[in-house]
Amino acid sequence: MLKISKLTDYGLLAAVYLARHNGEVASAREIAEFYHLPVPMITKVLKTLHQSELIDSQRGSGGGYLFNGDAEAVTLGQLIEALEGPWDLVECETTDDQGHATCAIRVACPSRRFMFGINRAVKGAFEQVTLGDLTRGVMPVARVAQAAPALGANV
Amino acid sequence: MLKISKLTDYGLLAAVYLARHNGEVASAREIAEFYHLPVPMITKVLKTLHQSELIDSQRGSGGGYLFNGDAEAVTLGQLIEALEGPWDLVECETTDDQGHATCAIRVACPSRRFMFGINRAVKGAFEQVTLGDLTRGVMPVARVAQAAPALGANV
DNA sequence: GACAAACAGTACCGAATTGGTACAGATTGC
DNA sequence: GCAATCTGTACCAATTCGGTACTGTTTGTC
Repeated sequence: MLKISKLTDYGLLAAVYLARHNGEVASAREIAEFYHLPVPMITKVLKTLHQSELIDSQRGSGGGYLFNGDAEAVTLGQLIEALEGPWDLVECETTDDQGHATCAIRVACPSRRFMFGINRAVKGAFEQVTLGDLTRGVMPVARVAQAAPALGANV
Repeated sequence: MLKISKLTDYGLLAAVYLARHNGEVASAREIAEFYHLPVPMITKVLKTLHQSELIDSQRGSGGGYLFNGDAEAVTLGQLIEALEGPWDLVECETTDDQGHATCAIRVACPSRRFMFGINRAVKGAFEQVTLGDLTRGVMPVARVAQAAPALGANV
């Protein structure tokens, strides 16, 4: 199915919450209650975001998570990559541990070069949106529009 | 996971094959053998494409499927919609049988208006690519670049 | 008219993924 | 010492995915 998982969705919401409270410590429980979502789910994505060094954490009583950087320097692409793991629209471009392509339909590759372009266009669009944009709740139309040409060069 | 299913992938390949042999009848077996894919899989996607009236079929001996239209008039968006069914990057915008939103995190909606924009940008990109483009194996960079602004207006 | 080739429809199955829960630590403030 | 909170791991039910099987129905050919 062509959609982001709920976990990723929750992660984006959590990131937005922290970015809106920039520099303030917020517990997983606080964020979960704000969105009416199960606490274990939120803790899971917060841990993931922290492991990717996108947010900071403070352990112990009174601790929690916080975003303490420049929201304009974090892209939607980074967030999704952290939450979803490495991904590609089609298997063709994914590689295994040894860096070899995992694609099973090699013979078809000439028939589907176009998918590489689509893949990069979508990723590029995600790279043009910052956490700051998400926090403001709007999509920067102009910037997304400018995304594709730069990517096209790589096709 | 953020990727198109293999079935959809196969469907695109089959559509490309038929478009390249415009007007000629090709059996499911022929296409499956060309791509080295299981015949039942290919028949499944061909049936789907036919039900969506994107390709024609001829039953009986010597029959098969054929594409007999203008490849430039069929978009990647149409193909994916036919193969994948109605889809949205996030649940927020999907609706059930009665047309009601199925989103469970309504309280968060103000926090995620941006996703609507992303959703439409991706769909819009798919709409700007035609089956003809796929057949030629390249992505039309310029046209995809122009996709986003038109969509932004709807956000 | 029999037969074979090919589409049409449906049902099924194992494996992977998803969404969610549970629990035993480790760390810190009071 | 205790409570609050993060950390890590394991587990489970439900769904989806990828693939197979089987029973029609249609049509061309001999």
